[in-house]
Amino acid sequence: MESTIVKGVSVLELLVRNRGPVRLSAIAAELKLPKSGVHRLLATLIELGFVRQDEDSGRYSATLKLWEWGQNIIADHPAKRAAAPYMEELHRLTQETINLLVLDGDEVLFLDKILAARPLRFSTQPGSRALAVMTAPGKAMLAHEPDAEEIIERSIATRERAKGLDVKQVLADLEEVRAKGYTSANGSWTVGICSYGAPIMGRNGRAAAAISVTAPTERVDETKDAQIVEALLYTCARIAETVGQL
Amino acid sequence: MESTIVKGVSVLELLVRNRGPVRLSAIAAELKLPKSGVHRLLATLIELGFVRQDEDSGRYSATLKLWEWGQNIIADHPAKRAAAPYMEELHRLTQETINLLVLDGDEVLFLDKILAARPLRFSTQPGSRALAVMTAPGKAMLAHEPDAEEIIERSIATRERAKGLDVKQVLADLEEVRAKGYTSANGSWTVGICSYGAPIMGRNGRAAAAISVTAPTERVDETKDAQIVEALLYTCARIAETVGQL
DNA sequence: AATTATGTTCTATTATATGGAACAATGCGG
DNA sequence: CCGCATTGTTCCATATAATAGAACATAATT
Repeated sequence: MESTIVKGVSVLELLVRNRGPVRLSAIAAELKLPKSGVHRLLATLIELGFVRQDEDSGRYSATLKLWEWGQNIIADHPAKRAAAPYMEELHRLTQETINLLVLDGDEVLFLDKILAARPLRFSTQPGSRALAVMTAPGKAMLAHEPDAEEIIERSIATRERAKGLDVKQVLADLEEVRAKGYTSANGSWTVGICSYGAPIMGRNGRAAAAISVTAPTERVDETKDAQIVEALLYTCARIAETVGQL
Repeated sequence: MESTIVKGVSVLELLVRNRGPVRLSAIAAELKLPKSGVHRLLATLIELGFVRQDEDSGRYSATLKLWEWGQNIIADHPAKRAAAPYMEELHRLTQETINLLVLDGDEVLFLDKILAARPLRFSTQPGSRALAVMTAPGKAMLAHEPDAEEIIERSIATRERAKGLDVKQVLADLEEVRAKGYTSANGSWTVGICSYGAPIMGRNGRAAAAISVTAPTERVDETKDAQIVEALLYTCARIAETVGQL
């Protein structure tokens, strides 16, 4: 294991997590590394362009270079490329907030979103994560994972936010996904918010990604509910065709 | 200089630049490093979560972790945070494509965009770069840089794309920015595209960022031209107030 | 079946990262 | 105004950790 790289990455991670510039001593203290070592690591990170040192205060912060690299990675992402145009269409049909997510272990990662004209109060940012079992789109993807049950049990056992969940209920939701192609949650994730999730199926029989539609509960009556479900399922099917062709 | 970190980063960079998975031998060949070393580097990058190895083909590719970190960095960016709501307003007023950019050396970096309903054919992606002297918003920022002339001359001398430019003409554009607060270009960057750029001034008398409005030439008559200029200048002034308060 | 290219593991050698201490520069408090 | 403390930076001998070559194994190609 290359320990130098691990240390360099941990310094960078600290700078990324912290909002605003950080002092060298603070970094050394937090990482329990000698000041001289941290200084050397920062010097190479500066030379590589990932870190900048404020001239006046001497404090260090991350540059936008990492963000640039990240944009390259996401631009190539097959699910995102395939989904973008159809997400627009789904947004026009429903006039609500649309999210694109992928499954990563027991979490969902938000890749992209289109905000409703009147946006939700707490909108999740692209790049953020949530527990898969707590979200409709997360369950939509888990429904096609072989080791879903294991993931559910581990989440409930180890994650504070999932403490109150019932394994049987979650498994029933997965069954709903397999039967009807989607699942919905009303207020269980955030109060007053109703959310729908459906998987974008890949060639291997597992979900390549998922789409969610979220709307304020009071804006959703029976007609709108049926409308959203139809549009969502149609959209996911279309995207799945496109993904398959890549 | 920590050579191990440099090598690790260069491996990661190769994976980020390359679209799709890469073979270990290809990496070793391109970077002129021994296979065993590259293998070790990749092993630690995998352990850190930045790289994944395809089970079937054995090839390596970058994960989304770098993108997640980048999202954290950009989310904190003061200019982007301050500009976002006003960019929406500017988009509503003009109905055209809006871009947010910052200056980095002799280049502009695209931070954010709002696409027009009928988008331009070649729209620049957030995270991409262009030569500052070739763009209206780039010149808008250079107009308030102390070493602008030096940057202009170097760009024209060393960059292929800037070969045909005339130093005097560019300096005149900068003067226009300082006098009128904006500059515009009709077809010089991309044929058939008309673009306007204005700086968002920071407290130190230099530009913290710039906003551009781009539209198809045939959609812009004299009335629309005046409309865009007024809305753009108003927007940049409002954003500058907000940035100053951070 | 033979051949080429692949990814992976091992090991001795050396170069390279290490961390303490000494230094300088800035800020803080009496 | 002058210590006192904390900051960032430089230096250097030591030992650790990265190095590169070779040997190996596995898969693809002829």
